[in-house]
Amino acid sequence: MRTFSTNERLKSRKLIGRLFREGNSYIAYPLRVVWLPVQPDDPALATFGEARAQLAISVPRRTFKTAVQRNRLKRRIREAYRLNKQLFYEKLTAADQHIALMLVLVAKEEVPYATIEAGVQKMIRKFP
RNA sequence: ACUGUAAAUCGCUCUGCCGCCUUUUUCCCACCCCGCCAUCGCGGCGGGGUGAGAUCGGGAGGAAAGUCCGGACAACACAGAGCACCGUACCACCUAACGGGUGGGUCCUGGCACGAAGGUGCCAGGAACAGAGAGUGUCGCAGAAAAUUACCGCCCCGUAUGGGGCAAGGGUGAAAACGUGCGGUAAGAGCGCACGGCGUCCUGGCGUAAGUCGGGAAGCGGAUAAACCUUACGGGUUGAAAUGCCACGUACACCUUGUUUCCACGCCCCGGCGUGGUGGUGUGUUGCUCGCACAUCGGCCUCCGGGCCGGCAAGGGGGGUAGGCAGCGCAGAAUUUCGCUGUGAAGCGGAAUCCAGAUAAAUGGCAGAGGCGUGUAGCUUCCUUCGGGAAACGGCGCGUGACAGAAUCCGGCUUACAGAUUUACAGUGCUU
RNA sequence: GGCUCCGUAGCUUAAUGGAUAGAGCAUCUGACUACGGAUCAGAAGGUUAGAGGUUCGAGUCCUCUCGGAGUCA
Repeated sequence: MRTFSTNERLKSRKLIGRLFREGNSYIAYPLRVVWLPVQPDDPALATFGEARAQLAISVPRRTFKTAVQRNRLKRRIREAYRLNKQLFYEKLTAADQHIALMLVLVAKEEVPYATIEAGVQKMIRKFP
């Protein structure tokens, strides 16, 4: 299922706030990964549906001035996640875990798609 | 032909695979509600709603940007008046409206032509272009003086250094009291005259008007209004995070201000109550003043000044939530196109079309082909001062651009922009 | 998506439209000291965020651009 539909997007303002306060993080260049396990009794879990993880993508405005640049990079990250998430889902299903996930771009200049895809694959390998 | 400037138009196309957003296209499945039929029961038909899926369509810009103006739309406010504040500023027209646009006028700058010259005409570009003759202020340094001025100077009288007249020449400055010439005079000066310049007033022609071409009168004492200001016109405030509804959730806990004076009349248990008026306090009315509207209540104590408690009005501060629906793309100041009217902005009429709606925010990723641009082998032709240069064809490589991403919607303005095309103007070269 | 405001030396700031933009701290050089600090003397450092306009003259007035900050249900 190489999809990326509404219930796979992290949209709850509240959950994002908790993610940055309480979440764990690690670096998989050119990405910084912030993640937080969602407990089974959490009401936000209802929005997940069949999804194992909800993802949000962030590209800092400070380094990328124009909206065109930021949109392009966010699209590349989303595409790379969509094409590579299957292995990630297998890992999560094995552990019976739901998580909230944020990918933040830390590169200082525009990176091509191949680099981002490598970063996403690395992120999935390094995930505990 | 090339280069530059200005204006206008465009600002990559196609195919395959995998994805994203969207719906009153159609279909299918599940659940819920209503009606009818059938009934022991299972059920069948029709309509509506919700959710998931399939399918057919649609899916960023000329600036989507900056948020500089103007509207639509919405909420709140509003008996009204004055002042303040803000904005606009040659005239007419266009427009829903505008600080936008179109046309015209005036002035300035540059070029060309004509003329002895003052100047006139044509072309191109520019102008926040009302008023400095309503008032106030300011004008550093220099200079005698920066707005009713006299340093050097010129002239007359006296002759010693004084008294008086003048503003031509010199000098300072961004700016020095209409310009040139002649007369005039002691010397001079619009003091007079000729020609010219400048506005003001009266007046005639043309023009809707700004204005322009004449005639006459009295004149000529700087600049600055993107200094205060004057005049005319316009402006209620806030903006989709507005606003309405649903769901979840919390704290009427705390602090501050106000809660009243006098007069008249009536009642009675004779110091209280009621009614009316007046002022005070608080709040609202964009700011201020007037005016208007609302609140100004009850209890207890008292040394009769007032104090305390509750309620009410308003403000401060704090706590909770931060999910959904509507607003929101809607047949309209709509888009495309044709015709007519108008110098033009634009208007009127006909035909066709319905054309993005996301919300941590869709319109993408990979591969291939074409076109375009660019680099470099090669080859052909032409020119040659034999160093080389130009053009066409073409294998291979690279890039596909620049500025830039809708967020309620329109009309403008401004700013950014690789490249392509067209038109106009200017320059250079070649040919005739 | 709006609204409001700010920009002067490395930092904090001053300047009524008037000459070459003035201070303090920091920096550098010299003096003092055995050395350092403190102190004294001197120097350097400004496209007044950028561009255009008004004016004789602009940090100041006006317009546009750039950068930054605050605020809202």
